[in-house]
Amino acid sequence: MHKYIDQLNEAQREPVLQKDGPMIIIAGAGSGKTRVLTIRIAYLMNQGVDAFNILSLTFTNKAAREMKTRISQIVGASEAKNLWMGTFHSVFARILRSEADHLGYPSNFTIYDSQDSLRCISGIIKEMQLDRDVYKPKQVLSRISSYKNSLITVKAYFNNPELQEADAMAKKPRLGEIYQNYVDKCFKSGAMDFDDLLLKTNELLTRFPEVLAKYQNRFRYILVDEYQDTNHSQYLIVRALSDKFQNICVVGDDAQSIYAFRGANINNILNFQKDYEGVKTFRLEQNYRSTKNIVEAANTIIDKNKVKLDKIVWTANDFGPKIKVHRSMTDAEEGRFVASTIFEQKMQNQLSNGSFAILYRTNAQSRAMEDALRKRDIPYRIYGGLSFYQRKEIKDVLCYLRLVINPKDEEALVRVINYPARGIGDTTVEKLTIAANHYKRSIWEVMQNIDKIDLKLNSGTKQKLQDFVTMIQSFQVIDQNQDAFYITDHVAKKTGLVQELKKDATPEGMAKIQNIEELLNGIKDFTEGQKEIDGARGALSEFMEDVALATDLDKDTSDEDRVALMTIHLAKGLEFPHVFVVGMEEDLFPSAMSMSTRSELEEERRLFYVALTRAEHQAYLTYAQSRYRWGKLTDSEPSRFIEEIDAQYLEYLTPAESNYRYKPMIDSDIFGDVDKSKLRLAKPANGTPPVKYNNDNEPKSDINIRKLKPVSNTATSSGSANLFDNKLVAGNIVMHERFGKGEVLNLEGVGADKKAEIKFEVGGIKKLLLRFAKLDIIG
DNA sequence: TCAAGGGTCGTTTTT
DNA sequence: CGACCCTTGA
Repeated sequence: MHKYIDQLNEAQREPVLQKDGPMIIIAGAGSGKTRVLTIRIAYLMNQGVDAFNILSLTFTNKAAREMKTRISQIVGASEAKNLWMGTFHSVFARILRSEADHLGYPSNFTIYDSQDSLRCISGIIKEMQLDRDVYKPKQVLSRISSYKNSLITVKAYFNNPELQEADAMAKKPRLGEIYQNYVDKCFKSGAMDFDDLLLKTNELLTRFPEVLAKYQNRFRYILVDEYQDTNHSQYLIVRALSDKFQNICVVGDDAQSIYAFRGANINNILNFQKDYEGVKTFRLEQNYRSTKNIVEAANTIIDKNKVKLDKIVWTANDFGPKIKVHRSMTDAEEGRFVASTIFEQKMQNQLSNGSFAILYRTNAQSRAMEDALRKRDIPYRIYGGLSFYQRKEIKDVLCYLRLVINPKDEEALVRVINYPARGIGDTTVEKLTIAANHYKRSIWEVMQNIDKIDLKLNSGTKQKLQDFVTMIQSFQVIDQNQDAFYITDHVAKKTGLVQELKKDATPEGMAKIQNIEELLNGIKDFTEGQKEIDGARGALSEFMEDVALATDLDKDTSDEDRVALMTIHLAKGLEFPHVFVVGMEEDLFPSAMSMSTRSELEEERRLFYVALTRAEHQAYLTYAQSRYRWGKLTDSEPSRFIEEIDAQYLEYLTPAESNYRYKPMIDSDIFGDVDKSKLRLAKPANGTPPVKYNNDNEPKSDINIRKLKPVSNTATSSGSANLFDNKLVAGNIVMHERFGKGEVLNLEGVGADKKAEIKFEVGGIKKLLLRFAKLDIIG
């Protein structure tokens, strides 16, 4: 054990050795926080804490698995296997299954993915005969989702006139009813959506004190990674569980908070010190991942944000090459540049495909990259987007399997009841739905009693329904005795799914069959793996539990050497020697949807920070002057983020003068031969955001603005001179905690924005925000 | 009941 | 451009 602890630097060692009590680790990008977490858990166990009493919440299943593997290597697999490790969603889904009866749910409840939720809501809107243009399913869903994440249940909603009024103002007075119907329908279907997994956990812990006590006693030590990305619901769960022992260790980096759009609350990390008594704060500031150029460039970016914790990331690594900036005419050309650069680099430096990543803001951008890589025969893999499990042909199989486990699952049922076509059309399904609503039962239950209810169905249709029921029931019988692979294979054949696909001889059709084969292979692997664990027989239900919460990132692809393509969001936590951040254009990155408030823009900037800090050695920023959007060629200009980086860190591969942001005032030829350059106007000054249309009249939350108040750092600045007044003048000699002695050259800005330019004896000239810098005036 | 064709609208980002 | 919905005609 000591061998591992000795490998850590001092800043890393301290939090590892801090066994008890509440603590927060503020960990800069690439500072080795996973290592710290891993060794801390191993150390806890080494100190006699039972693995069974440790709960570790990570952001992805993959991260959990990797950590568990590493811990196994230190303490041994048999010790490590009892650790509770996983995402919030997967850990609490597991707990909810075993406690489901408290909430009136079956333990085999289905987990709806967002697609299921959306279809369900669409269905409800249709049933209620509401105007789809007013009640846009997507908007409605996101509204409901944010209610759930704030723990606003249907009941709470109807007790809150303000919310109802807000929705009424937004011309959606019946939103509450939709919410009600949605929740009812999920319950009848024995289904929970993603948000429910957290909401119901809260319900469980609040309504049943004995359950809370049980898990409080079990989870004596709780660790939460990526704490900056927790939402209110998750926050409350952590608080409740840690309340008894207060052995709570959260790790995070406010600079990498990029999930506000789905309810993450950056205040959870900013306010952690207030939530517990005697919080110990640790900082990991040394970056081991990237070159100086990258680390320092990233620092200049994040400096532009107002909301942040006191932290200076630095590195002892080499300077490395500068960040390369490239402009191209179109998105296709951008793709060609990226592909050929990868090609050349690979040749020149004998690099693997896996040392390259292409990161983008939106999934739609992957296409141009794919085309270019394919032309160059460079193997790649796209992460995210439509995940494997969401592809139509896969989802169809999975929906049959879902029905085997939980036939009340209505989304699965309506999806496959007539696919492949078996003569049960919309009209019939509609009749069934009406009956189901009427009897407050699921469609499945209506179908089982089809003879007792008069649905005005002709006998042929009735028979077809009966056949369908019999088929699913026969699957259920098989499922009793066989493993997941057997039943899936059987289902794929007996339902006619494979046959249906074989009709389609196009390449796409062939690919679909291959995908189903891949699914079967995956299931085969799974069942074999499960059978090695005692007590598991590789049953379908075991497999399905994993599938609902599995993401693309979770797939093990270590044996493949491919260039990685993914969104920046997905790249968080990963690292690559060479990183291309493509589509560095205004309205794309930062996104046009995120420029209306300061906090939105700051989140985009943090996203850029995340993108850049993925790179170990070389980063490229590329942009195109025009690109296809919605099938139309659209002009674009370079992202403001490029020029936010201090120029000393950049190398322009394309002539710099072409980077001027001039835009034709009128983009047409109506001026004939007139020299257009005379008609060009400079872009308005930076910082004038375009008007954002808010056509649904939803109150654009002011809350965002309030979040922006700078957080003071009284806890860490004690002993430093108070530099908010004007004590500091140019010429002062100061002492900095890390950079040592230096001379103040210049001061700029006022109040909280006041900065000093300081020439340090070691490390050169730096600009520091006085609000954060820990300085003592010594002369 | 079903397939083909036209029209609409959208894109952030994900567990 | 492409996903998705609705209409239409068989």
